[in-house]
Amino acid sequence: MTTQTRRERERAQREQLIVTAARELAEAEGWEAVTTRRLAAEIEYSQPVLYSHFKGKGAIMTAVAVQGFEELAVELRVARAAARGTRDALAAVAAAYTDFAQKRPALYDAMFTHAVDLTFATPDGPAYLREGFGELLQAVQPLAGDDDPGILTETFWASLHGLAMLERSGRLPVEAHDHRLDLLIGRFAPAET
Amino acid sequence: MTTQTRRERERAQREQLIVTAARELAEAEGWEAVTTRRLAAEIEYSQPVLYSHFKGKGAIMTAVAVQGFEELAVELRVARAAARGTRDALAAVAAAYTDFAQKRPALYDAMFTHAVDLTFATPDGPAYLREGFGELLQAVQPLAGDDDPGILTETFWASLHGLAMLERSGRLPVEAHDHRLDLLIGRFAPAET
DNA sequence: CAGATCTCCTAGCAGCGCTAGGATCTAGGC
DNA sequence: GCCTAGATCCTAGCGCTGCTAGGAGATCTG
Repeated sequence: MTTQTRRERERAQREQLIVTAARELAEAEGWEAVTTRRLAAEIEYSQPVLYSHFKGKGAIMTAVAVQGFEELAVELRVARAAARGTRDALAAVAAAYTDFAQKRPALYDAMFTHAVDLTFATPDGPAYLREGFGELLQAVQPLAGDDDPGILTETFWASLHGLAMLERSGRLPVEAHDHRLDLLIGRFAPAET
Repeated sequence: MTTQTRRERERAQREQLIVTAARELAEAEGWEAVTTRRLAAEIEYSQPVLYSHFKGKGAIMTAVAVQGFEELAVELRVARAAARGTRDALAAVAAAYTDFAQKRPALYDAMFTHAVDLTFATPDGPAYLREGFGELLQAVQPLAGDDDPGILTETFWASLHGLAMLERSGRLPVEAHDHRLDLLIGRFAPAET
């Protein structure tokens, strides 16, 4: 029995090793550099070992994305907790979100442009998916007025996502990022609240 | 001389044929189905012919994207021209933009997620790139108040882009799209202007 | 110690973007 | 009208991709 638990433990460790290697490789050289051969070399095993842990390359990216969702939720929570007023909270959460996207572009890509097999926007979805959205929701809710807080949060989220994507791809110059964020916050939290 | 002009004309036609085939194939089956072999078969030539017209597959996608920018600019212009008030104009332009993204997802992808070798946000950029942004700018400008109209337009554009992307990938349910757009318009054009 | 099981690697498949080299067809000079 | 020069286009192939079949080897069980 002990030998089996040891094997399971070792298997779990190796699985984590794969995810970590994939993430680091992606963040260092982009997802296009993450090939199954390269990844196998990195963990010092042969290619087929990857497929004994994951269904395919996409599943590995999904596993990385899940890590990202957990970390993003934490960062949003920290940012919101440190804020004082209502407008401050929204600004803090927004800044934390776009910072995350800018500083971990590969991770953000795995979460929001690849890995579509994750279910979003469902009340019974995985916790790590709901937590991050919940932080946004709590920041937006006080500013909703008569509007549906959920839909408004989705809209705000989309704005942040759009900013992150367009700035990341060079379609919008990053220099004006703070300025754009400021204007966005101004539209969602107009008064000095 | 006539034979040479005939050749040039035929060459230009074939180049257009390639772009059209790539676009139709992408819109029918997605960009992952657009391979150089498949494309060559579609235009009934061999693979290397593609490379006598374009530097590579990326250049073909860029050519498709350029077509997209021209068409998007037209649709935004039409939408804005048909609108009456200030708020109406913003709503019309926003709806036209997201409609474009939803109805031509492959084209939109070529424009805004692939084909990064196009220069954005430069005053001396190609006309087709500036026109679409110009339409947005003219719709946003009257609502800028003390804020920088250019930056505000960029922010609004990012919001539309984010909505389009998240709804397209299934991360936000499409059903509430109109609702989200309504809330977004409400934040950028608050009063009944 | 023998046999069953489980782990892992070598080798290979089909497809990808892209390119070198030669065949074929056309155009112009005598 | 032929014959050479040049443009046009295709066949074949390179190195890469994600993924998988099959067997070798180590490990655990009786």
